[in-house]
Amino acid sequence: MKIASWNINSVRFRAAIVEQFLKEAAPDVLCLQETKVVDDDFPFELFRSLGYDHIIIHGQRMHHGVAIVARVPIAEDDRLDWQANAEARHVGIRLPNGVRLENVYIPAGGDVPDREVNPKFGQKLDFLGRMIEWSGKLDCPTILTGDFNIAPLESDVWSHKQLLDVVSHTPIEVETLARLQASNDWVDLGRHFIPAPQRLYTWWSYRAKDWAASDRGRRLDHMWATRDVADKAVAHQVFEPCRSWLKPSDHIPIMTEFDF
Amino acid sequence: MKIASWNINSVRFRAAIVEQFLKEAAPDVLCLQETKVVDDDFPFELFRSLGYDHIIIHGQRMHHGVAIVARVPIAEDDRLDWQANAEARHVGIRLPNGVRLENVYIPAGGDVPDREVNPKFGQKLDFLGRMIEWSGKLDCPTILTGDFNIAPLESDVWSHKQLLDVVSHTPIEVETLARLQASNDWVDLGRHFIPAPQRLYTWWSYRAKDWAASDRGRRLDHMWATRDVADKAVAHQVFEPCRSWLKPSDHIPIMTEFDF
DNA sequence: GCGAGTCCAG
DNA sequence: CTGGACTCGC
Repeated sequence: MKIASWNINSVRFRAAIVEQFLKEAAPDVLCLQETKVVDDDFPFELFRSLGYDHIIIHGQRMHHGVAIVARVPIAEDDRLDWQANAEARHVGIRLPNGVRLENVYIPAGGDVPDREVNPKFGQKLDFLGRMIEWSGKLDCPTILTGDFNIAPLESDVWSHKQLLDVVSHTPIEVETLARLQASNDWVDLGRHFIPAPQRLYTWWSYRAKDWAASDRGRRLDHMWATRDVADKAVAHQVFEPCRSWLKPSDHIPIMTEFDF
Repeated sequence: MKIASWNINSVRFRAAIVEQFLKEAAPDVLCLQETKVVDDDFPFELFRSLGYDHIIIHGQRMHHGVAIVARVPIAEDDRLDWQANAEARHVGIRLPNGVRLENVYIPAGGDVPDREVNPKFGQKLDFLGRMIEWSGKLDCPTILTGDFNIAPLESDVWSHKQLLDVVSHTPIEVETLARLQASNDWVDLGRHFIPAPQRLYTWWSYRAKDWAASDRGRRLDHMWATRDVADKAVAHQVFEPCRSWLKPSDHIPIMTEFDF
């Protein structure tokens, strides 16, 4: 079974590249973040016409929004609102074999890495805190994936030094993410298959004139698994060419293949 | 010589259909209204690449804006601001044979046809008043064309009765336009070639589900000429198919062929 | 409805 | 730089 994750930055605006990705990579399950669409307007037909008949969505009006589409039966498990602020940042399902799949869109955290002057940064750290509590109590085989908006390792960013004070790579975020990882002994599948210090990015800003030439990337998207599930992982890849497709998302998809 | 006029509703957004029209109709001169672009951002290359090397523009930041593009040499004559409000609603040139060509975009006039409650309606009537003064003093062969935003005749609208109180077909506008026409004995070339009561429209609202099926059109675009020039007119046509092209303007082009 | 502006978030 | 919401004018 192949499980993918992609911050799509508006699922309606990305019909063409989603279709191309599903045809080329053929994941069994795709977790989407930043769908930016209310449930009523979700492009169900797009996915059904490609064989992804099982669709679990958690959308909202303008920002955020997550979804899971699958060509295998999936059962909705929960849609958590850890901060009780009605932001659609999580949806969880159960795969046919009983493994849980948790799709999450962690807040970006604004510009200034200071919770005093920038409440969004505080919200991000608080969100991680709530996730840590939740994660510590999980007690079954689980995959946790999505846009975490944190690039923890030096080789997860184009310049460790220049990004130390940039939200997504600050020490406090990296520490907090480490606590989340430790809370359930999560295996970072990206780095399991492509170990540091190899370059591994999943996001490049729209603002760069030529994203590939400057290559100022960051690894913001992740797929983690509990040890029992990680033992079944046989391959992991990131789809860098998607960043060059017409009307691209600023994120690329990631995908892990499991032997189940 | 073939002279056309078209309210293009954003010249930048219409590159494809402008190109198609210029190739199919091959006017020598095209007057544009509602270019919606400042002079610096005008798409010069689009027109030059199609052989329209002579470009006279009078643009502004957001609304309005007029332009004349030609494949024959044209000399800028004037850019009038009758109401001294810096709205770009006129540009005049001189054709190679000395005939003047005046391209005008008369204000739409807002929703309510009452100068007390709707200042825009007053502005429209005032604009016409200034044009009447100007027109009366013209003393050489002239073509006056553009989006007049008035459909004067019963057969210029889909329903005379239903539009009597709708801005563009109210008696006060029709009278005022008649005074403009009388001010220099202008010949209405559209009706010269396609006499009333034949149906003749140049505009259909975007709001109709199926513009062609409901056919609630109005003749808002006109080409007038002084009698000496009108005597040289050999054909006039409106290009209704353009309203069905991809990403259409709500107006269609009109074109008169002259024997000079 | 449709374009262009503005603002916000990324 | 990008997408979506909003406001405005036609």
